[in-house]
Amino acid sequence: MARSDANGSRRGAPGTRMRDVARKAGVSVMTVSRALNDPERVSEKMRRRVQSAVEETGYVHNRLARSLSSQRSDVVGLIVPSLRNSLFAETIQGISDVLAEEDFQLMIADSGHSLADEDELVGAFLAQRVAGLVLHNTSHTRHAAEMIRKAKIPVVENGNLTDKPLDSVVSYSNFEASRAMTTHLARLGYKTIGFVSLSVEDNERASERRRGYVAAMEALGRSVDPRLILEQSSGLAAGADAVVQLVGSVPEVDAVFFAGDVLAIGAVFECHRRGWSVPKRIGIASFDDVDLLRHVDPSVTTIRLPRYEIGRRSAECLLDRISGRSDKSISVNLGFDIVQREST
Amino acid sequence: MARSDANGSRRGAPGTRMRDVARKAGVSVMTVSRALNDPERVSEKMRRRVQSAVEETGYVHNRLARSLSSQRSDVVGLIVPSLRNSLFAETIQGISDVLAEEDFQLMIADSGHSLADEDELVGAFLAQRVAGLVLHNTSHTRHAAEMIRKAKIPVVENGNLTDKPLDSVVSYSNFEASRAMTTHLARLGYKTIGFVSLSVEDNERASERRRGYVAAMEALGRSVDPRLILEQSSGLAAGADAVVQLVGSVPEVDAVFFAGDVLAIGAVFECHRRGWSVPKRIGIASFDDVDLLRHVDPSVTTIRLPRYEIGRRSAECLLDRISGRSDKSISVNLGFDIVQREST
DNA sequence: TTGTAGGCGTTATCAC
DNA sequence: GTGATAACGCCTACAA
Repeated sequence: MARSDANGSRRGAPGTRMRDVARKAGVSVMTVSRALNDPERVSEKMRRRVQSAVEETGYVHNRLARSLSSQRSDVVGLIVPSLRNSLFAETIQGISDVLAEEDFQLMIADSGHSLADEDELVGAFLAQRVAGLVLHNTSHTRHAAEMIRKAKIPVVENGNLTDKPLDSVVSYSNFEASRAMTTHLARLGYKTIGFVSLSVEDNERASERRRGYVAAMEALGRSVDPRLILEQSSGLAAGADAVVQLVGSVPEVDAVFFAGDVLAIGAVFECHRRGWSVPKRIGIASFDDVDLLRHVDPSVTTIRLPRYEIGRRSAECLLDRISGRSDKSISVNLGFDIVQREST
Repeated sequence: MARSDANGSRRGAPGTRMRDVARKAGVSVMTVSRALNDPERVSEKMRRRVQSAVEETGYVHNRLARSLSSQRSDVVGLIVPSLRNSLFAETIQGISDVLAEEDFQLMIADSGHSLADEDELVGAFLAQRVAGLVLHNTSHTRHAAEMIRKAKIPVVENGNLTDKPLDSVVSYSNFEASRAMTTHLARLGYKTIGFVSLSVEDNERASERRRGYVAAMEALGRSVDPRLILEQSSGLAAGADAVVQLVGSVPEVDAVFFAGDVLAIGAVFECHRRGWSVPKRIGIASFDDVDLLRHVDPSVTTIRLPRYEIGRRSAECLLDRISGRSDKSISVNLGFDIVQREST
């Protein structure tokens, strides 16, 4: 079926357009557009007339056409390493909450911890003409960085307080947090401290945490035994493996700092199964304050990160740039806390 | 600065357009468009010429303009009750994985368990001209349902195998799963079984689970003591509260079925703290197989749901409809498993 | 296989 | 305060 008006239109889908609303209200399309986007600039009478025409026709504003014409977009893109990992969930919620307040939409994709995939996703988001980007990872391909630079859209990185940001950063220092925890463990009297993280390849968060551990050990005048440093995949089972492996290869190990995921919880469970007393035989510390760490027995010493706040501030920062309320890139350090519990 | 070609254009933003690529390659815009969208329909020579022109200019395809012009969209919208809840994470990952394979984008928003907010989000997504919708909730406002119907886009609901879907459903039956677990507990010899869920208001999942429990109890010829049925908020602490409250009000209670969130884990921890042996003093069962339930002591009996698969199938179903590979709404029951462990 | 013409639905701009 | 007109960047349809 063709349109009712006299143009030999081509495709099927009808769909009410502004034109239809305008006709029904007996005004021009521009008046409808204004009544919708900037009600203040239209007379009381018009506003009401347009409003009821909109309701009668069931008109739904076409943001695609709007974006194309106005050359601005109300969509923000977010790329996380994984959607499964609930650690990101808090941050995503923070971002989503702020965007919702300003009527922006959120497009999400996961890079599967792959730089190449992130590169591709950046391209896809730019093709969607997102108004800005939030990236969790702080390592990127040269090409991705270049695309973003050319696109001239604001970007916030939030996985690590990197010192060479693409644009703005809202995060905490993985290096400092890790160093602080290692020092904390030493102060508690632990002599031989193991360190377990996720793979450090292409992952600035993990590598910074390891650097922090090493820096603390060196500052304490302790040798850094390579057998004490492990890289593991994520998950409870991996944490269990790690603690067993460490105790096997370095029997005098008396504490392990798990700087990733829920590894520490897996380790606590495994120690319990094997009858290794925590913290007497071995102290266990974690990174990131998942609710659970407070509830297991023994409760686990960890680092509390302002995940939700990082999301909020990232989004706020982005919207400030998008809306022109600010025009300089910033670096926000939201810090962390050491939470001492029963496991150390 | 105005454009280089002779039209008194208005806005600032430069940005390479197809026209620029076409000029550089010495071909028409349509050839560029075809080379990009359907490389097969263009000669080898052209393809390469266009390809290098694209690279030289750093051109990024404008999907907004593409969608507007072609009247199709490659964005799918997803609305979940909450982004924080890691239960949805698996499903989101499944959806994302499938969409990525077909070069679709995912727009996500959370309704905060509010029907009114969901209604608003549906409108916002329709305004973005999403090609399809995935809704976790199976209750909607009349208005939202009406908007979706008018938009004529495919929808998949996946939080419950509802019998009155808007369009397609890919899920499991909360009613059957809950009934099965309750029956399972009775078969194990438990006499007085308590039931705890999240608020059932506007939440078909929770209310169906409660219906399943009641149906099982009645089928077993047992009276349903209202003091045995609780509604709780989510979180570990809420589970702890619930078990204490149940034992307080009905001392003979010998099992509790927690049909929501991580409530059961909170209860297990609380029992441990109070010295109530699980499963001897009280049996505890959960809904949804979070990794953790297998690792706590005692490990917790639960229902395993195909969360990831639900995501995948939801997205596949949607894409089939969007691409025209299928044109009828379907109902897919992905089932569940009872996982018997130490806590019962 | 390639090109030309016109429109997708909206907003910026300028005239009234 | 309101309206006419010309883009926004691309694709469908049809012609060559």
